[in-house]
Amino acid sequence: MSEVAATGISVLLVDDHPIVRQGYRRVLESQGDLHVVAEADNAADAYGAFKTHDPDVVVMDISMPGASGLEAIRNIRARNPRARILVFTMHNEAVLVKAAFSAGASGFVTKSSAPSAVVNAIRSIARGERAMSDDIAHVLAEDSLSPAGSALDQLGEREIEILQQFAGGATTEEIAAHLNLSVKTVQNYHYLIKTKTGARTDAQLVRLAATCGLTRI
Amino acid sequence: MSEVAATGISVLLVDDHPIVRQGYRRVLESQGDLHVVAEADNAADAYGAFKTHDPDVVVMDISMPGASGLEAIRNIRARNPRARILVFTMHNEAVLVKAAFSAGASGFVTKSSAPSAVVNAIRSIARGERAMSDDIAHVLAEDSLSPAGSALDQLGEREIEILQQFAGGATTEEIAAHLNLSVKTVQNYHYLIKTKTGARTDAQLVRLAATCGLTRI
DNA sequence: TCGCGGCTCGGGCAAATTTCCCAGGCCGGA
DNA sequence: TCCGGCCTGGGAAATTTGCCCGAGCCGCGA
Repeated sequence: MSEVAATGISVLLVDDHPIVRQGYRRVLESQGDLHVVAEADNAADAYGAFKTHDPDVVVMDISMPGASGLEAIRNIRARNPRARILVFTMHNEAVLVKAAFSAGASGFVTKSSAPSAVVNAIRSIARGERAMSDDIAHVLAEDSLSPAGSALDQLGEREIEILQQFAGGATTEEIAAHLNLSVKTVQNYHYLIKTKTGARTDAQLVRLAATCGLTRI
Repeated sequence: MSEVAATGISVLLVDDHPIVRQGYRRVLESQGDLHVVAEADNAADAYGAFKTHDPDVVVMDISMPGASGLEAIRNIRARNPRARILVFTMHNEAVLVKAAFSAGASGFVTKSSAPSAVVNAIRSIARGERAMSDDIAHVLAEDSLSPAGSALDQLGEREIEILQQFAGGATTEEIAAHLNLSVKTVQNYHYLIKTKTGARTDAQLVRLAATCGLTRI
């Protein structure tokens, strides 16, 4: 803590778009107390960079090609349970937010937030607090009030993850490779997700994922 | 042109994420010759800002909530056919690229490109040239070489019809019943459509149909 | 007029996937 | 401790896919 106060907050930036990273870096560093010590454009590199740099805060977009961002969060937290991770993404679906927090994230800010929201969130979670942007708070609030819940609420973390990749166009083999699962397990999840959500067709599954904000079309 | 050379290149930035815009602005303005004269976070505002500021180049993410980015391109070009628009997005599908150019875009750069690629593209299209990032060039090259291409324009009427129903969530049996076909024929069409479009997954098929306006989600 | 090519429609058959059902391990709560 | 949930995968039958095939229809150019 005292170290943080003395030297500012070191940040690891994870996003798959170089220019976006470049922009974040400039925005954060113009604050004075925030220092981007490393960048990564995928989950594996993010884990590697975390090990080498041990940053105070990881700012991560969880919608990356290849391995899942949630998986990256779990990996980082497994190595260091005190790691602070701020999810910073365009998605604002309650299930995703819940999944991120239960995977070990300390904060969740959408990209439609004002720049100051991100900066404040970084400072908050560096102090060990939890942080989220206003729109996320509203989404969670709405979600907790609705008794029925979205069709996706009955899905577990893993199921959400697999649905997201599937709806994004990944094949069963690709998903298995990304998540280090057997093809058989992914097939079983595929089936389970369909029965749980009531989708009778892959196309219906994609539409569901899209309307719930799990994937962009 | 001489005006441009004297005062640099004025840019209108269109993206629905404030922080992303903020980042772009800093990246572009650090170049010296690029000046962001206005920003917009949706298609309607983009059109308004274009009318007021008449920028040399519009840098636009076409995946925005609400009105379509393609529609915005058409509107701007309808007002001023000499408008230069650079599409700057995370998508890299051939159909989208073609659609953007035929809507009147002058360039197409993905967010996974290096920052210099965006800057160079802006300068190129300000000179009246066409520009695209390397990955987009590859996507288009692949697309033009594949015997069937990957867009929907080579699908027959029946194929379009079946794709539409399929993407809408109908099962094979339902489609067969609707169109008075045997299940086998629908299956064959399904397969044919996949090979013609290059989709390796039903999910990719749905996304394709959606981006081409064949179905709404 | 004839042939050519494209679209439509479906059969066939091996290979792959989906659909269920089941089980063990793990973990958190009663 | 036991129960229930999630995660992980095996097994086997049912279904679909991948790819090849032929037939009928229609327009178009020689």
